[in-house]
Amino acid sequence: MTSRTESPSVSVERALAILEAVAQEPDGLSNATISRKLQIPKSSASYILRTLEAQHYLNREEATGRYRVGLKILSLSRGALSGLDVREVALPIMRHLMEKTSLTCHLAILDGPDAVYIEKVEPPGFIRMDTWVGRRMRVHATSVGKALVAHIPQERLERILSESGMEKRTAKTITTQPKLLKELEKVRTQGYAVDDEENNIGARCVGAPVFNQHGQIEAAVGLSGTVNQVNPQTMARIVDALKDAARHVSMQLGYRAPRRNVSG
Amino acid sequence: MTSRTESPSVSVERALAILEAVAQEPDGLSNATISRKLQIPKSSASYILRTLEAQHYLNREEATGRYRVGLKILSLSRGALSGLDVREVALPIMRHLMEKTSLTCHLAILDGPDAVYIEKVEPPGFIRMDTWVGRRMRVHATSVGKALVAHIPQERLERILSESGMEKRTAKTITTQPKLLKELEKVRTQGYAVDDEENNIGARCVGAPVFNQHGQIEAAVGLSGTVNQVNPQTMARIVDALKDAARHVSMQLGYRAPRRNVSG
DNA sequence: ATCGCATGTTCAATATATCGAACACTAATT
DNA sequence: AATTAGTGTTCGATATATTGAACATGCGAT
Repeated sequence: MTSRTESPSVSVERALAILEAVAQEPDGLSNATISRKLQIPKSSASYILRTLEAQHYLNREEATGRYRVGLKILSLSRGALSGLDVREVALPIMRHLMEKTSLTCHLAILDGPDAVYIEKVEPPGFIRMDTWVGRRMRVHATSVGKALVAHIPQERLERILSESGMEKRTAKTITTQPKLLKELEKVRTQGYAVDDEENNIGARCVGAPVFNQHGQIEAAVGLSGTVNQVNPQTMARIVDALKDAARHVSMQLGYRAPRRNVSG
Repeated sequence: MTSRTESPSVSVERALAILEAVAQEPDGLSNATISRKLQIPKSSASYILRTLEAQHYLNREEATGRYRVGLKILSLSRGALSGLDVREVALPIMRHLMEKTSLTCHLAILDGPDAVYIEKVEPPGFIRMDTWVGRRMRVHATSVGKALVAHIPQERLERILSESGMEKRTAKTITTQPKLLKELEKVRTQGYAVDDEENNIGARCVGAPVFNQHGQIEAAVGLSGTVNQVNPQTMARIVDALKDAARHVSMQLGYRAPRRNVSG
């Protein structure tokens, strides 16, 4: 006598969970591991896995019997990004910003409780950020995350935090709500957010908000570099370029800058 | 009395088919359209769609009720590409090649009957190729496709062609097997393949094979541009740079060039 | 405004996927 | 070499998703 409408498609849920689990493991996963991890009877897992393989969403390694994500997943990625016009608008501006700063440039939007990268522009050279289009980041520990949630209603922020918590990523991570709220206040007045090794040791990032024609937050532009690249000397120039770029994107989206005490 | 093992998970198959269908439509798809297109009873589709939405693989537009692919799909993309070491090796070389030629550079591998882009490096500027990492291309109409299938056993090629046919993409598309075989012979002797508006009017591409340490075809590097960019005058320089780059990648994969009549 | 048409959701019977046990197989251990 | 532990697959009973019909809702046309 459990509630009837619990989940109308257990196998689909499981299939998706399997895809996620396998995608996280670079070396793939075996049937047994999957069924243990996800608490699926191995016989059931076996059937689902074969279906996923038949549809080419998973590939099975002959030798080890392990499953890996197939390339078919990628053909879906286009659909996920199409319709995000911020992305198209922002790309050339991000390129310019990358060239100006020689830093990795990201565009992120809020999706559920996470900040998700929807575009990435890398500088030439050997320093690589371990990020990719589609990567999800916690909002409390990243510059783009802060830039995004600094401009949403507090009630939505609280839902996000209660859902995903404030994991301590490094020693510098902000892990309490009062501190984060204070930080977000600063983000709003300054017009940009900083992540000073709060998500990854050795990485320092800055992020600025992008608004749409209705004045709502739409995305955030971010610059990421090592602590050497983004240091007290270079910071001012970097932040200026970043804010410029973010403003530029906002304007192209139809955003009209709010009245400031500029023209005295 | 149908064979029992026909398909052990119809709902999973359907869910995947739905994802694919929705991903192809930039404006999303409604329940009714989906059930018509995929011949799924609308009630069944309704349940599956709600499951996909609950797992954030699809988002439902409040206003229209249409479903679009969610960003969660993207988090899986990483897993699909990890483990492809060609990609890592090739990227810097592709960057260099792009700068040298100012053309869009692709890396593609054979996956089932298709050539799939697994890396893309774009030149600055306004000309954009409608391609993306994950995009699947027919082998008979693209330069990377030809470069790939020119170095597989003929029996495998025949399986590919019987599976996916030789669709006439433009007036110049090669649509018969004898002609393709002759073309592939040329690809092998020349060391590169050409797509002269065979896939898209106005686009001319060249592709060269990448071999691994066992001497097997592993990937193909491609350069794509407009017919103006890739013309008889520029062709020689472009092909030289391309072949150089492909050789370079092969060597980094441990490929030792086969004995040629070089040292007389 | 009223009518038709199309859409999405709910329900209960039925066709179907699911799961534990048993099996076959491999790899590592004694 | 024999034993053990682990893996993946098959099978049939059973619990479950599926489906057509019915219902409710929204939209455009007359």
